[in-house]
Amino acid sequence: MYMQRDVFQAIADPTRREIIDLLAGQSLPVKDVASNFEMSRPAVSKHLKILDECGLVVIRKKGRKRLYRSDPRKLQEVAEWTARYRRFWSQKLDALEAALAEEDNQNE
Amino acid sequence: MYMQRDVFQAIADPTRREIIDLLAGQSLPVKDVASNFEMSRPAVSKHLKILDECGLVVIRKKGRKRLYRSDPRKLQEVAEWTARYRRFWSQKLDALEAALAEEDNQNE
DNA sequence: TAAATTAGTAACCATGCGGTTACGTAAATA
DNA sequence: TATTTACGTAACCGCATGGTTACTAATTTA
Repeated sequence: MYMQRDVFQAIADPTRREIIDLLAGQSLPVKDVASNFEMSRPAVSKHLKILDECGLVVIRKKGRKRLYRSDPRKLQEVAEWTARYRRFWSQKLDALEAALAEEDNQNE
Repeated sequence: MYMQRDVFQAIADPTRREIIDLLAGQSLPVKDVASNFEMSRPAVSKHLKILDECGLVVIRKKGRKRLYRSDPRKLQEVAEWTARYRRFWSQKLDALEAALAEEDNQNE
């Protein structure tokens, strides 16, 4: 894992999105996170490391345990990017098709 | 490119996000899309293919040109997922830190 | 009709990704 | 103190990813 990650890449993996969902509202040690998935604990550990590098989780040491919890604030970047296109699904009139029809009329 | 793609994966690549931005509000042939990036036309063609497979662009044939345009409606899925965490950045009181402090008080 | 333009795709390549097992270490427990 | 538990990480592996160049086909233009 050498690449510089951003939040968009972090949430591209469905397992990591599930982890974020799982750890929203509760702190869990790695072992308990891993028990929710059909993969080895080290695999989950790697996903948690990526989420940590992106600032999407917070960690608190508790004895030999590491308590992970979601910190979804960085998701704001994603939310803001998608929000720019909100009108495309929130408008009653289908904006895209209307625009395309307009282009066709202009024989673009 | 054999994998089944979802929207989250499609927007993980920064070039593809730029293409979506570029093609929002205007239709462009592949050549003109490619001229906006420092990579070959076939590379851009591949990105466009992925975006098409995810339904994030629409294509209209116009002679030997293919006019691409963004269809951002599928981004709603992403917007809805992030919206579940909106309170983490929209609240004045930092919800996460408050929750963590509460946990610590309980000596969890 | 011949040449140029536009675009898709095949073949290839280096690197990244997501998983595994094996191992080391720190902390808790018997 | 010896053992067990929790965790991180190194090493490895197969496949995906994202780029390239070379080629082909379709359409437009000279």
